[in-house]
Amino acid sequence: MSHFKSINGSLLKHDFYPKVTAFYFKTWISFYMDFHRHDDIEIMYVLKGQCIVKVEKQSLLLKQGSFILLDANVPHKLVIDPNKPCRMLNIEFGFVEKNNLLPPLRKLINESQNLHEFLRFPFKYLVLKDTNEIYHTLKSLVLELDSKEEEQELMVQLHMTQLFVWLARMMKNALPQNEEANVYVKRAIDFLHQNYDCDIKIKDVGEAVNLHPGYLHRIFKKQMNLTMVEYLTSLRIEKAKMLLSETEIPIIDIAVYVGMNSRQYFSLLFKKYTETTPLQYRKFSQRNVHQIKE
DNA sequence: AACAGGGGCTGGAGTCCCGA
DNA sequence: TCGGGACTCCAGCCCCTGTT
Repeated sequence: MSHFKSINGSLLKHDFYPKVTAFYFKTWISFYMDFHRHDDIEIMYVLKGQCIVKVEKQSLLLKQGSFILLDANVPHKLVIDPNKPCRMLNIEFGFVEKNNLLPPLRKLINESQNLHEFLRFPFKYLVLKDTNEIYHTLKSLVLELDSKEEEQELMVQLHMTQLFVWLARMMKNALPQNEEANVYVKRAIDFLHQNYDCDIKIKDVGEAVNLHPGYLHRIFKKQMNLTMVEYLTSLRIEKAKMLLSETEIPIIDIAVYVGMNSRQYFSLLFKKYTETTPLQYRKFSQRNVHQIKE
């Protein structure tokens, strides 16, 4: 196995594939760690609590949902406040040169400008705040690494590829620390898109993004120029329009499909947003489809 | 249609933290 | 120490929704 001293070293010149060398969950309570370095690249992801990672002369505070990507051979140490335990997911990986199931990183960059820029970007460490994509990918990765399934190696390569794409996207969209509010708003939007069919309360969204609902409501409106309820309603109306034009589902059921339990209220809002009733919308859109087919 | 209760929205006050 | 930003909490008004 050949590890590289930096993530942006020779990856673009030869055929290399990521290989995970260590992965573990650990709750750090009270302990002492010296500065150290290793040949592997490391991701330290904070699941709960907080910690400080010292890199060179920098002290980097990592809170729940944030993580650090440390390049190989960068001296670092972990500092835990005795009163504030920290649960963390650690993954270490390097790169190997061998025939593999998937194209090498060098070829994948042809498909992604973000990935290309990420692998060329010179950094010793990156601190990023996750919007859940990284955690889901890391969790899938470690569960697969623990499995004994036949396709384990293929799945691990897929998850690692996915991880690199997410990291590349996040680095591109990396926000200054004082704009963390944007991350909360994005999480709230993700939550709305995943739960629009349920009876969502602002309180639920607040709990989902770990923020006081009143404050979340405020920053959401400030950034999006509309309230969470307005956003959710327009999302539901768009879904309803799609179901009306593309399916034969009864209108009363569509109201339930998009999370509105009241048919009357659904029709009222639909007319408010589209200036037509659900029935008229279905007739109009399906007539257009038939005309196109003829 | 009227009504009541629950939840959304908003302004303001207060706390905490950080940097100048 | 002070000011500003981030965040919480609360009160009051308004709208939505289910019931009668």
